Amino acid sequence: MPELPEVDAVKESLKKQILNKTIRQVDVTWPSMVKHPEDRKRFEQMLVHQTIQDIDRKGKFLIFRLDDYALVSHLRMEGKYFVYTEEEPKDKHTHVIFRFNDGSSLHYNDVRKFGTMHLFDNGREHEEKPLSQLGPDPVEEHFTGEYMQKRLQKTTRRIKPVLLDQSVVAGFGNIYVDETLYRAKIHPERLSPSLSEEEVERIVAEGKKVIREAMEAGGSTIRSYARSDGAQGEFQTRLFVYGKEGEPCPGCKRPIMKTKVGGRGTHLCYYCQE
DNA sequence: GCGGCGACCTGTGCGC
DNA sequence: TGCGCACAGGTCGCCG
Repeated sequence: MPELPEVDAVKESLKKQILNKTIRQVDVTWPSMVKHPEDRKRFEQMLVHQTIQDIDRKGKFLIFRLDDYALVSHLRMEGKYFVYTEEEPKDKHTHVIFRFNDGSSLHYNDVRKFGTMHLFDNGREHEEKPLSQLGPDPVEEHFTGEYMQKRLQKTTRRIKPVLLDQSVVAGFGNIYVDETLYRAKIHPERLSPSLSEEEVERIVAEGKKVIREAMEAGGSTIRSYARSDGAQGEFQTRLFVYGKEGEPCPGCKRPIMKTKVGGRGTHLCYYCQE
């Protein structure tokens, strides 16, 4: 999936395409992706006659702001949105279709069916799971060295799983955590309490930079991720370690290694990251 | 509270 | 060419 920068690119692209459109009909063909309300018929009915007023993002979640409701969408690993101006046959991996009054439509496509949708009354979305659980965005001012120090003091976990924990900071996924720790020269298995103030500052600063640069580049495009306008992110050309197993480390020229940390594939340079 | 694992799904790429 | 297997960007829930 799309991590924060990819979701942001999707948000911007969708805003250009579907803002102010009014929903005529919704078809859910994979009911278990709708988590709230539990009844998919009710979900479909609630959305009829609603106009897309705005589209927001919090962490990796997209929030479609409608007249009366907020639709919270998570793309998980491979979710994609496609906008069609005319009637378009349903792809075998399309699971939700939003048809608009003007004949255009928005298709949610997800090969692995991991994506989720929640529909809440306007204003309730931040009080309910999943949004209520999220920590600050890495690009928010609230994400500071001081904040991270506090969070890291409370735990004995290793730094990588902590950065992946969306209740600590919302938006890092496997790719950008590996990139951040490489740039900050920190080993992903370092225990949180062992990190010095200066090291935590470095992680926060590099993390913000990685995410900002990736947002400016429109995200990284790995295998299946696509923006709804078909454009592709450029950031993958600037990855230092993710997917670079065996290639020389840009710093010391020794090979980038791949290992597992907390069950997740992890790329690093054993010499440059301590 | 923590790590580890399976579950949720399908597709791809590899070795044989 | 075909088969079986490991693995994939995320998250949740269960277990010890």
